[in-house]
Amino acid sequence: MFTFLHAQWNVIPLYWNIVPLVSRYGMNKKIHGSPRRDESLSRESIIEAAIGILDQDGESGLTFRSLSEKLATGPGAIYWHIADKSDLMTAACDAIVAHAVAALATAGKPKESIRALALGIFDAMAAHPWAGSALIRAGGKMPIVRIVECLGKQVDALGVPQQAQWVTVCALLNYMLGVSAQNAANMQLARSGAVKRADLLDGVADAWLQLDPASYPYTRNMAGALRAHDDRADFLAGVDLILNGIDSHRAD
Amino acid sequence: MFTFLHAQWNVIPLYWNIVPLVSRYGMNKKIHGSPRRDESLSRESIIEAAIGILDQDGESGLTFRSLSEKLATGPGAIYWHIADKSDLMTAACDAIVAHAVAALATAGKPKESIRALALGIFDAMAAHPWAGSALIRAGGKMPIVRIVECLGKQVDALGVPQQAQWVTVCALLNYMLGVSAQNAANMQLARSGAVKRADLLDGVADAWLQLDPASYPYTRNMAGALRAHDDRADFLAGVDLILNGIDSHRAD
DNA sequence: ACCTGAACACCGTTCAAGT
DNA sequence: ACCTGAACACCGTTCAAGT
Repeated sequence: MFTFLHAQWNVIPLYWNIVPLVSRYGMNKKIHGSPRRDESLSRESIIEAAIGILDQDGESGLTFRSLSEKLATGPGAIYWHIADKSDLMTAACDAIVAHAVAALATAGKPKESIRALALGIFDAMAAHPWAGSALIRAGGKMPIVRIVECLGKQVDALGVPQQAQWVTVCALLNYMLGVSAQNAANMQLARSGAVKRADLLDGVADAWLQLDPASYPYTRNMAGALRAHDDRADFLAGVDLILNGIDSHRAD
Repeated sequence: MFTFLHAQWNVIPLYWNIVPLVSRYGMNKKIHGSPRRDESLSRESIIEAAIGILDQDGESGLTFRSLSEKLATGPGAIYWHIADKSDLMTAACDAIVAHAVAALATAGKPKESIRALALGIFDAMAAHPWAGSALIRAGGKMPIVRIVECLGKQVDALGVPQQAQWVTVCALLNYMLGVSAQNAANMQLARSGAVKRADLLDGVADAWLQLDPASYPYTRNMAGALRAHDDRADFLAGVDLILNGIDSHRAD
């Protein structure tokens, strides 16, 4: 019964598919006057457009209205291809992660491969900060799966025993997610405050220096390092710290 | 000039402070009939009420309208004490972090202290998932400072050389933030889907098992561990991995 | 099937007006 | 100073109606 009703959609109202495209613009309108798209919507084209908006205007710039405007359609049309905003963000994030993982060299020593993956993800999230916050909300969906698969392979090649692989992969993954999400949050803070990232960092360092010396000696002591640090180098140093930990754990 | 105008507020319209409180309810209303608060608003009472809503209804339950209703006032009144929603979330998060840090033992070996801090934060974020996502958006504000100070002290006591302390503290902090934020995201997913966390995990594990065996062998292999794992134990194992890495780094 | 766009049920934030 | 609540400028999402 349901199948029958469903099939009707494929059989009966096909007429609009035969009518020439030009008629969709109306007889009284200029053919190229209105900004209608002439290719039909697809999940891929929607995600591509979403990434364009996210890169240009940040996370707050992407709304179903701005997206539908860019696609020359109505907000409701998007829902035929995308479940909701969370689905949209995860799919956009996955495109970034898939691209980063695909660019990785296939050969190489396990440790070098893990370092390369970590840097690849770091650079991708630095170039698309919105993807960092999307990644941490992606649950166990595709973007996470791609990273887990790559980490799992290298951790196995590293000789980590089967029962310890899960914990090892999780440690690396969680560290990478933490850095990505925090960088994303900082980028968004800098964007909304209309200041450069360096100025934002200077502001935080200044605030740290004004803390009570008796209560926060160590934080005050690290304010200089905060101001001068290199995100990318520090990120890699953290990865190495975990990799060293894996070595010494195996040596037990 | 500005000072003079400003001072007027303290001098001239004091009359309403002398009028008995009861008159604020109006002569024709029952004194206890309307749900008005009889204590004036304060930043602390607002944050306390916000935490109550966040714990009960989650992050999506906290709006300036629901908060002002709980405080028996209007939405605009809150803005006299709180800058904006980001300020509110950071302040609520800081109350949770401050409480967790205060509960820590003051003595003990550095490694044990780091483990205790990490577990304290983990447990606090598990009890208040909204605080995990707030923490990662807190920039270098108070909740982060509290954790950095505690980590810095213990890393120093551990004998990590001055120039390596920043990187070491960052690695531990980023790992903790990553776990907290991801747990928070999972909790929110479970809440919005109206399913228990265990069912959510089962669903992800099932999805992993249905991946293409040729493309995702390692992820499929870890689906069992995902289903059976213990969040808290795995979190601590990750902390130990980093602590081991610090040891072997010092040994170089 | 796929698209349209108005409508619904919300948000965070502001601000003239009160006390 | 501090509070009130209507108003502003948005959101994500739904859905009857079109083709």
